[in-house]
Amino acid sequence: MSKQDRISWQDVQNEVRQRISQRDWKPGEYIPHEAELAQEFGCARATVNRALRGLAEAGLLERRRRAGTRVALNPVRRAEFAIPLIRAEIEGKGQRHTHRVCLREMRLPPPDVQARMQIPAQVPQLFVQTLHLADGTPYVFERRWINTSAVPAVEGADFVTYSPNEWLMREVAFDGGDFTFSALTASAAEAEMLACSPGEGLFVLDRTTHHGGQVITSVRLVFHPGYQMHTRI
Amino acid sequence: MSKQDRISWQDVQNEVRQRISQRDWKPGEYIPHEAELAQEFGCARATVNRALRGLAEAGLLERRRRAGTRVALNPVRRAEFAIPLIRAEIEGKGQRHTHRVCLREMRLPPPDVQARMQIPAQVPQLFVQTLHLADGTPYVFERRWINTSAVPAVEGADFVTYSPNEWLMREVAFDGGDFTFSALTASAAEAEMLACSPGEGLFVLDRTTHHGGQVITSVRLVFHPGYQMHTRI
DNA sequence: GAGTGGTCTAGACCACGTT
DNA sequence: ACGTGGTCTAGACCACTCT
Repeated sequence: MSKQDRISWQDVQNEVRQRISQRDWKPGEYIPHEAELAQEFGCARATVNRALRGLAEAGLLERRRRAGTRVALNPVRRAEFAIPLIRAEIEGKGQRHTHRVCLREMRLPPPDVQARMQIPAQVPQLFVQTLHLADGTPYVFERRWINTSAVPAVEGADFVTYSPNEWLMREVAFDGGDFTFSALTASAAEAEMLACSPGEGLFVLDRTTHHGGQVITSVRLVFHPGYQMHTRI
Repeated sequence: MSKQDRISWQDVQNEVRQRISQRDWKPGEYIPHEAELAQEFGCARATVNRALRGLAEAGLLERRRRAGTRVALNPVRRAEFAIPLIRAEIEGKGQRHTHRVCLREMRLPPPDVQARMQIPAQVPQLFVQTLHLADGTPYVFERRWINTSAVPAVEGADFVTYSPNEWLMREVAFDGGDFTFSALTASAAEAEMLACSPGEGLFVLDRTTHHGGQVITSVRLVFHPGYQMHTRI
């Protein structure tokens, strides 16, 4: 922001952010046009555009052609969170990651999984249960269905050196996914796997992964008690 | 993408996306320079830059000066989710939102809240408990601390027409927040508020909101059983 | 030191939707 | 109809880092 330097789009963005934050520009109000701001800041319109576009993506501004740009009424701010790779998440905490495949068999998926995976009924799929441990302590329990017609090579995988998650990441591409976060009450089986008491509230992530319109895999991750997912704006 | 049209940055982005998705460019591999791609696609380098920048932000590419651009090894893809305004979330489902303030008093925050709010000990803060209902059914139970020195005007608020959340959104600006998602086991009190059984697993969101380095409010939202948070890539 | 991405500019045209 | 944001171009310089 020093006098002799050029104005960067971040300078503009910060200034605008501050004006919104200090309510110089109030929620619902229109702010000056790009051209006007460009003149005020002494930079090109493209620079202003770059700055405002970012704020609009963050949900702070609403922009419409012809109408102009205004401060969002309710900052429906979007937060981002990183999709965790279990191994990376555990090692990122300085702990050692191990995993144990508890079950691996072809099995007929229950109706809800069939629906999620958009596969014909009566066709067995690969079902794998895996427990991930951090320094030997149960971390997350994973029940996974793999679409064997989409990933035929999976029949030869033993998931010993690579957990199912890692194996799939290495072997197959994907281009989309659905994520559902929720909570459940630990069943006896889950409590045993995660070494906690039955009835405890556990954090759950259901994820379905796609590639080219086909479902690759659908997995439920049940985390140990006390697990937290964090993010910030 | 037609012949006579100009190439848009989205055209470039889609093409690149596809090459990654089809593993023409494999994870870890370097892709051609911007200038090279610009030539291939017959567009300006800025257009290629715009396209690749987006993919890098999405976590699909890793870019470094001098080194170049390569396909991310583990697509540490980031997902976005919208921070829900309770009222909007409920009304978005076609249900009617009401709320009930169960408690409103000055109180000394427990140590963990004091720490989160970065406030001196021995200073009471405003504590509000609110139940939100969807079509009359308990939806989420909210226990909120409000920093009265940061928001002195709150002393005059009765939270009848506007819930604490909405009141704060209207009255005070904020510029940051921390979010923690987790699960808990319903206590007797929580079970009664949410009309569920004690011991049920419940989805929890803890949120602390800042403005100008000061903490405005810290709230715990405990959702009804079965609540899900959804997102997709 | 050199090569790559990051950014700025000035100008132009286009797409869209409001008035 | 027309004003606003959206985008593209061609060129330039800078910042960073080092397959």
